[in-house]
Amino acid sequence: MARYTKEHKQATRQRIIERAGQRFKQDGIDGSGVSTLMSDAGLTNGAFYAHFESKDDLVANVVADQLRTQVKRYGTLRPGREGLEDFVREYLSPEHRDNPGDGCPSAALLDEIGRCGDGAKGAYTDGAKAILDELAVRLAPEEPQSARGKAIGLFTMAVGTLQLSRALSDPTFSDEVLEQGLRNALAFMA
Amino acid sequence: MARYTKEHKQATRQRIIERAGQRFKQDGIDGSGVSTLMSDAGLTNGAFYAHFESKDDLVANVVADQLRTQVKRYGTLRPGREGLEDFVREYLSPEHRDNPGDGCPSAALLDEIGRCGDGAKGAYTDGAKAILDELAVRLAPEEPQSARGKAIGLFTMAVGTLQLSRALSDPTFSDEVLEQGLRNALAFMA
DNA sequence: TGTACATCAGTGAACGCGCGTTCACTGATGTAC
DNA sequence: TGTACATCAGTGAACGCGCGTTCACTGATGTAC
Repeated sequence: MARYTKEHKQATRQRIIERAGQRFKQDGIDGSGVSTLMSDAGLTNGAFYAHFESKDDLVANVVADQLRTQVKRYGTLRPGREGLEDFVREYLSPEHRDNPGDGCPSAALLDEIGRCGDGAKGAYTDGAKAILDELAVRLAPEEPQSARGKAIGLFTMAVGTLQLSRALSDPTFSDEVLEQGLRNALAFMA
Repeated sequence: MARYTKEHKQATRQRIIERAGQRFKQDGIDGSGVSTLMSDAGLTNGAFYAHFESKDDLVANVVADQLRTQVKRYGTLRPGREGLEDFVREYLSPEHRDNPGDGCPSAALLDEIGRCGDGAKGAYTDGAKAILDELAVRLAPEEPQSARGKAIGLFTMAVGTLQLSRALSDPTFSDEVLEQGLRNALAFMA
């Protein structure tokens, strides 16, 4: 046995993945260099390839981790539709809009993921399935199958609304989009 | 008067802007280099700075041009709500999903625009206002003011649906999202 | 009509820089004896 | 108990490459005389 325990390297890897998630959501995937990502994790660039095969490999792992985190978040909410309403209110808030690094990976990265390779898209696909299942169960616990369409509508509207609010340079307009988007989402859920 | 007419340089500039729009929507803004953009327009890299101050300057012009084109498209539709329905069907189609270069700039670039500078975001803001106005008039010609919220909902849901369908590596799942998204959008309009 | 000159859109090589990736090395530790 | 050795996470300099940007130059044209 050498200096480090098995857990140590795993923990470092996980730290890289989590910090990279924040950085990607803030500056984009293309906009975040490996050296920056490593120094975010308190390391130097050279150590990167002891943890990942390539940047693409990291991206796939980050996407999987980010969506897993999103799904876990649902577990901490009030049960059923009320919890979902709480979540939507938080989601379509100025705080979320103004802090993409700590926010939803779909809102921050969805179109960039669409241009990624199979690794990242595969990871996103699995995560999206889990999220939509969770939404469907909460929208209609008795028949989640038929609520799937509604889950897709709620998800896409929420993601689109947050993205739009972030792209607007006029704060009043951005706030209006967020407020109207929230009204739309709550009405759509009902 | 020199070799070239005034129109010649303007036409070249416009060609650069339009080709760059396609390229950006396909490969992302960060993913498209100035040399590539210029050779797309049939020119060499050096000529770029005779037309634009910087890449940021080009980006702002491309965003403005792309949204202007989107607004013009509405003018070619059947009048009123029917035209809008035609548009939504075309928008949420596999053809649009599979050809981002010729498609909606919001679906391809919205989260990247959110990370751009004031120039691009300002151009996007103006364009988004015009699009939402157009949508609101078509949704409720008699009182577009109150239809603004619905316009925001329809727009964000359509953009989010197309983005989601592009990020999924599973074709069946992607088709399902598109079909359900279309049903959602048509129901939301009603 | 013919020639010298001014114009200017476009060329293509070069700038410094940061990218993703590689690699020889370090140094703290556990193990062997 | 003390010392030589093996392990391996992490270091930091270097690789070739493409980025955004600059600049001296070209060459086709219209103008002046």
